[in-house]
Amino acid sequence: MNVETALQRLKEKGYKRTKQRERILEIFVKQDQYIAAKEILKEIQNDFPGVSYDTIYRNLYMLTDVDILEATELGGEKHFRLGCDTHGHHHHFICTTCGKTKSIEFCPMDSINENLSGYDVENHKFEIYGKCPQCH
Amino acid sequence: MNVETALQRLKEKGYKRTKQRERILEIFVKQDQYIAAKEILKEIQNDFPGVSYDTIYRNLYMLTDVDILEATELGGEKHFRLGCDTHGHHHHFICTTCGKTKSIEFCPMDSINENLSGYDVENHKFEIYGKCPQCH
DNA sequence: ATTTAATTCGTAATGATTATTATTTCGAGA
DNA sequence: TCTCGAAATAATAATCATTACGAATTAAAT
Repeated sequence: MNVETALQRLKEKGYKRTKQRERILEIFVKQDQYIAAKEILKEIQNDFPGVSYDTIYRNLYMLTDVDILEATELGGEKHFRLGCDTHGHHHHFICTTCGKTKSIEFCPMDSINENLSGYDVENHKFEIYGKCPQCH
Repeated sequence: MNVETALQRLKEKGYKRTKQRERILEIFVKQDQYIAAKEILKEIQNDFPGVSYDTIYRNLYMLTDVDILEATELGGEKHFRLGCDTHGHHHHFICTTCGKTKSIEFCPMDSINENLSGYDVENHKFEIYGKCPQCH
């Protein structure tokens, strides 16, 4: 996923192209890892000193809505990263030091053999936490 | 796990027996589901109008530390429930409406076959979210 | 009963997120 | 190109969960 493709998808959905959105997308394309909202804010303030959290959150949620980003919760903060529609559904190893991730292709829902009749499964979370080779 | 057993374990670890702690434990023993901090506060204020969040959180974290409770994050809020040391390690289906859980004996770490050499695995989370039969 | 450290209370601070309103900007159509 | 309305943003302020802190209280050991 590159910036232009993402902006194209936004356009199809009726969203406008703004400098701030471009910049947000650039950040995610450049860094392939989970990033907290405040990191995004800090980064963008280099170019747009006045950006507010409102802009950040509104865009992060919107981008998650249209499946350009995906979100998870790390240490009480929402983190976002580029959705990987290239790999399809998968999970992550998440480094608890630097936040970098490694894709886990294995999905427990494929192997699980548990009786869940009567239960309406909407979602699931499988994440492995630890230290990546660099932080180890 | 009943209240007395829990208080016994606390005593062994050097923690004092207080009315507030008893009351917190009672709540968890009575309701076998994930509960948010503010629910605990509300419940306890019936008996102790003056309890502060400080007391709630300090105790919830302490009880999680000594493995009497276990924690998860639901909708941006930390939720707690009695730990289930009877069954050993397992996971949960969590109802996103009422917080009730169903044990999942299957653990993905037993089936996973992914190359994680160089990575130091410390922990993992596997949870299934949805509606339980009652809330469905 | 005395002592002491643990615990609680009352309240204030923090930090992430959400909401509000006025202003600006994008981009479709004249 | 110009104009206009909708969408997006800036600049706050408000909210909500969580954490912090000093003073007062209390459990329990001696």
